[in-house]
Amino acid sequence: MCGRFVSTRDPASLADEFLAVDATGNDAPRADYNVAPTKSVLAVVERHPRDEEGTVDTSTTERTVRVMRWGLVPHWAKDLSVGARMINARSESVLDKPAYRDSASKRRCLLPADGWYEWQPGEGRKQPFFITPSDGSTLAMAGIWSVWWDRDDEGGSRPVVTCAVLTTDAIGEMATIHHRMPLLLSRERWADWLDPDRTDPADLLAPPEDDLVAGLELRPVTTAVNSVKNNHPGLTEPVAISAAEMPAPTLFEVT
DNA sequence: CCAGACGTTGTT
DNA sequence: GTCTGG
DNA sequence: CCAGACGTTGTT
DNA sequence: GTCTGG
Repeated sequence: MCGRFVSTRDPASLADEFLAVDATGNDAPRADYNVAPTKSVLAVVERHPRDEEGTVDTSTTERTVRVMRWGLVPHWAKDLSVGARMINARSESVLDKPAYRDSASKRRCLLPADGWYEWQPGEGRKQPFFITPSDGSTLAMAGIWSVWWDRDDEGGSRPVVTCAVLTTDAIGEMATIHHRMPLLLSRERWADWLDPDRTDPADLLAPPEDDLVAGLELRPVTTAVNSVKNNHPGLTEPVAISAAEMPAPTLFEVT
């Protein structure tokens, strides 16, 4: 699954890499080695542009890097707090769930990441791992987003854009520490995933390619990452663990 | 009809 | 908002 | 995901 | 045990 990740690329670099325009303004989050639910994250979206009257130009699209709050809050929610529980969406059911399906068909995004954290359950204490591409490239996690209107007492309202990370069955080496993982999208799949005209994205939800997963490095890290108060590059550095704590291939084989 | 949920993960 | 359960 | 709280009244 | 907050 994905309940914690790392994002250190700045918006301009991401805009460059994802062929997008940096639309983060002044509220872009800083490099973050411990991104947790409810925090601000950077996302890539693609939409048909609208003019000042709100008329949509369907002949073209604009791809932008934006700031979102992690934890999807559907437009009908009474308050922001529901987002804390809507941090992941199962790719197998996202098109059917009332809280997610509109977003899945009309509001998909990419959530760039340096890598993500996974806690391997076991005897005693859980061992955290950091999973990151061996070649240092940027991961793109499949995401969905929504707008929630934060109303004040004077009748005004302010939009809050929120998002969730899609999950899928763990495959390859990932299955040795956990049975779920983020839906990672190879570069070849970015354009289709973001295409606002693909409103029936069933075939966009295919699992990650084996070679994409094979290119990931899985590294045990300090339990300091457990606390969101800790946030520094050391959280992603390898630590020595005992043989008993090494990822065991049989641990999470599918039943 | 109204009330209440709307989600995932892991663990037993 | 929309669906499910009672 | 993990960590940390989990409560109200009244008084300053 | 269960919920909220980050």
